[in-house]
Amino acid sequence: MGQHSCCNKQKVKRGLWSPEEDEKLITYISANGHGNWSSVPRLAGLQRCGKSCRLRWINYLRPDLKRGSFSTEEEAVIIRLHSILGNRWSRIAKHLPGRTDNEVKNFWNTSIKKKLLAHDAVPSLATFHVLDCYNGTEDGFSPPNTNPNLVPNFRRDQLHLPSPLTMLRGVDHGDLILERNNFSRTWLHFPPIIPPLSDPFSNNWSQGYDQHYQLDPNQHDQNFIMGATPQDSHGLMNPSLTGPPYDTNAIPAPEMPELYEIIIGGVNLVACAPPSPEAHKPSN
DNA sequence: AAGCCTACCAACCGCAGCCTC
DNA sequence: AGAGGCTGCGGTTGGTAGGCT
Repeated sequence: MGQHSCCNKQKVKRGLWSPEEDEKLITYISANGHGNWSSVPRLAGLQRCGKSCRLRWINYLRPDLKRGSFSTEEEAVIIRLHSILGNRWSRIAKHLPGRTDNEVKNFWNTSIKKKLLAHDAVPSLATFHVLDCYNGTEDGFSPPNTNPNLVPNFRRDQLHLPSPLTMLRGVDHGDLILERNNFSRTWLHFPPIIPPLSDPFSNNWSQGYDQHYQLDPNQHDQNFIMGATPQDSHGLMNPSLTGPPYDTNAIPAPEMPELYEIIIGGVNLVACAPPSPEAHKPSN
């Protein structure tokens, strides 16, 4: 709990900014640019620390900021990107012109998170694991298994956010599709069905499999072509595992609502009919 | 009407990475 | 090489407004 290095030498004001302070900062930066933030308050005639000036400018005064509530499209983008990037708010915000990381973070914490928790009844598919849907890019998208939210867990008292199924569909969209390896088909591998520890007899939990896809709970290794590399079903926690050759018995992934459709679109997951496997055969 | 509760969001804090010397 | 400063990031806090009892 100390002062910022840029604030050591001067007494600085804290708390909410007054309109006069805003005006001074806007005037100064408009005329000179921010340059070195630590010198901005002195040059702009403000009793603030540089860090505070920077934050105020970035989060509130910048002319290119889009104010107002988030649109449904923006919400969808946030949910999708969060499923891949985790709490990397600045990265997520870069995909939302006019929005700041702080804004995205606040929106997530106050709105989306609650909706996700409210949809906790959505079957947890967090026991799935995906490899090789990411190959490393300069934009720095992390492999899904680096997102703490994606770490497989079997406890329902933890927040399990987007299911990997919806995440996989996520990487098939928009800018993320560019991250895919051209010659590495991604596969989704269904591990043995294991009910959550705290609710081992829950019928709801298994609806995602049983009612939609009529999968046999006793049958392991039920694969869906989706874009992920196949993987040993016992290797859930081991990201270093390499998968066996492609499963020739794999069946196509059924159309599932994306997470954001479930959360913000009121899509009823249970109402999704299982598609015909014929309709999803790979085209090539 | 008053007090309490909750949601929202601006701002702060500490840390880590980068850059410069 | 490493020390110090700057910047950016993510987590957290605190003030305020609006709703509820």
